[in-house]
Amino acid sequence: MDIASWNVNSIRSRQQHILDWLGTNTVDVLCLQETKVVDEDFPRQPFEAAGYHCHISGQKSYNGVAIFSREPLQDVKIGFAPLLGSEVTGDLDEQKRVISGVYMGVRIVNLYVPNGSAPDSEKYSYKLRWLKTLKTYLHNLSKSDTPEFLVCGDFNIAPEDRDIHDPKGRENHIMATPVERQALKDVLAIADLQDAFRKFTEETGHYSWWDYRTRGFSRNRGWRIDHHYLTPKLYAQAQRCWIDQEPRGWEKPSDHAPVVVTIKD
Amino acid sequence: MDIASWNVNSIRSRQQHILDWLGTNTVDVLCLQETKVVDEDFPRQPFEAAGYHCHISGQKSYNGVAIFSREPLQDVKIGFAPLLGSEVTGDLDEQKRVISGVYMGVRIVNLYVPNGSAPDSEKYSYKLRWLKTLKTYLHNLSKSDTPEFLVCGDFNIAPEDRDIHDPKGRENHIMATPVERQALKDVLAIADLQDAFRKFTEETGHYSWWDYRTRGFSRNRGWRIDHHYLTPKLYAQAQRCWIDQEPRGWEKPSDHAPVVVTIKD
DNA sequence: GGGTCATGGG
DNA sequence: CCCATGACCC
Repeated sequence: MDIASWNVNSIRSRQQHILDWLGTNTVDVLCLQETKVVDEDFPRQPFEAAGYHCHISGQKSYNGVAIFSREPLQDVKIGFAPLLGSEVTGDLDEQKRVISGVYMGVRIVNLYVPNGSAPDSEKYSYKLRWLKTLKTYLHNLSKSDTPEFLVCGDFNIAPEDRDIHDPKGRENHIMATPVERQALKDVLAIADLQDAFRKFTEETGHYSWWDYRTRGFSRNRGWRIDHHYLTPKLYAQAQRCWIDQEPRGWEKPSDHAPVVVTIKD
Repeated sequence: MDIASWNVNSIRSRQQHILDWLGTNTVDVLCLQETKVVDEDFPRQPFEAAGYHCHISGQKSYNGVAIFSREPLQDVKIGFAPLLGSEVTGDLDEQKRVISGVYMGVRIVNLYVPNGSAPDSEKYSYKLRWLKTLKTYLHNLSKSDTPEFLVCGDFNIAPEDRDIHDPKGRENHIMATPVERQALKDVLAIADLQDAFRKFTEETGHYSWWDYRTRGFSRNRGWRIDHHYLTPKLYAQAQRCWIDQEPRGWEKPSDHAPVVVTIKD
C-alpha cells in the first residue's frame, strides 16, 4: 500500500500537477494540505475521473486538507472534535487542518500543522497549543479500535538539524526552534510513532520543502518538514519512504514535494 | 506596407501571443493599445530580438500605447501636447493613449480612445472631451508637413449598426450611442479620413472585440471597434484590410483581435 | 472573465 | 516567489 503526502499550495492552482503526478504514481492514498478552497468549490470531478474518492475539509484562502483514496475511506473524521469533543478543541477546528479516515484497516491521519510565523508571535503559541491538542488526539486514537495508524502531512517542523540545509541560527528560526521540536517529540512519544523516512535514510540533504523566495530548490537549500509517522507494527511493515522531487521542478510548482511511504500489506 | 493595430490587454500577459503572431504576420508596423505598463518595465528585449523597434508610452495598470516598427519611426510624438500645447491638452495626456511617428513618410497615429463606461458617467464626458481634442490634433496634423497619415487603434466606438452583432438597445449602450458616433464622425471629417476596412467589406458580422464575460467569441457576438482610418491618398492606395480572428481563439487571449491594413508602396 | 494593484500569508 | 482576496476597469 502506497500512501503519499503533498502540500499542494492550492488545489485549484495545482490541479493539473496532481493529476499528472497521479498518472505515473498510482498511490492508494494521497493526503493533501493547503487546498485553500471551501468544500463546495473543491474540484472533485477530475480526481474522481482519475479513479479517486475525495474526502475533503477546506476553508477559504487558507489551510484545507483532503484525502484521495482508490477505495472509499471508512469512518472519516474531520477536525479534532470527533475524538476530543468541542469543549477541548475550542477554536482549533476553525482552521481546517485535520482529516482522517480508515483505509484497509489503517487509520490515515492527514495534518497541516500551523506554520507559527515567528517564535515571538501569537501564531507560534497557537502552533504549540495545537500540537498539545494533537497529542491528546493521538493518545485517544491509540486507545481506539484502530490502534494502528499513520500520521502524515506538513508538520512545519524540521525534527533534526540534518533535516535543514543550513542549521545555522536554527534555534530562533520557525520550524526548527527547540520548543516546537520538543512539542513534536511529545506528540510522537504518546503513540510510539516513528518517522518512516528515517527508517531508510540516515543522511542529510533530503528535503520536502524549498522556499520560493530564496529560489532554494535549484540549490537544494530546503527543509524536510513533510513526514509520515507510523505506529510500531506499521513501522515494521514499511518498505520504502521517499521524496519525489520531480514535481517541484515543474512549471509553477507547489513549494513542497510529495512524500511517499510503502507499507507491506 | 502592412500596418496592424491590436489592443493586447497587457503587454506582459500577452508577450508570447504577440511574438507568435508576429512570427507568421511580419507586418511593418504594429500598433498596440492597453500595454498597462510603465516604460521602464516594458519588455522591449523580446520584440527587439524579433526585429522590431519599440516606441512606447505607458503607465501603471491602465491604458498605455506602443508602436513596433521594422525600421525606426521618425519624429515620435507622445500625447496630444506636441501638436496642441499643454494649455490645450490640460489633463488629457495624463492617461497614455496617444503615440505617433513617421514610417516611410507616413505618420502613423496610434490611439486608445477612452471607453466611457456608461453614457451617464463622468468617464463618458471625458471620452467626448478627449475626442474633441483629438479632432483638433488631427486638424493640426493635416496642416503639418506630413499631411498623409493613418490613424488606428481601439476607438471604443462601433461606427454603425453593422459593426455590432446585435444593435438592439444600442442607443444607450456605450460604444454605440449616437453622440459618440457623431463625435467620431466629426473627428474623421476634419481630415477626410476614411475607414479602410469598409473599402473592402460591406457586410456585417466582422468584429474586432468580443466580451470575455458573455463568451461572445464562440458565438461571434462582437463589436468592430478597432479601426484604421486613412487620408484620401492612402485610402486610394489601400489594398486590403482584415481582422485576424485567430489569436482571439488562443489560450488566455486578449479580448481584441489584430486588424491589418495593407497600403501599396 | 480577465487584466491591473494592494494587502496578507508562507 | 507564489498563493489567496477584494477593488477597479473594460
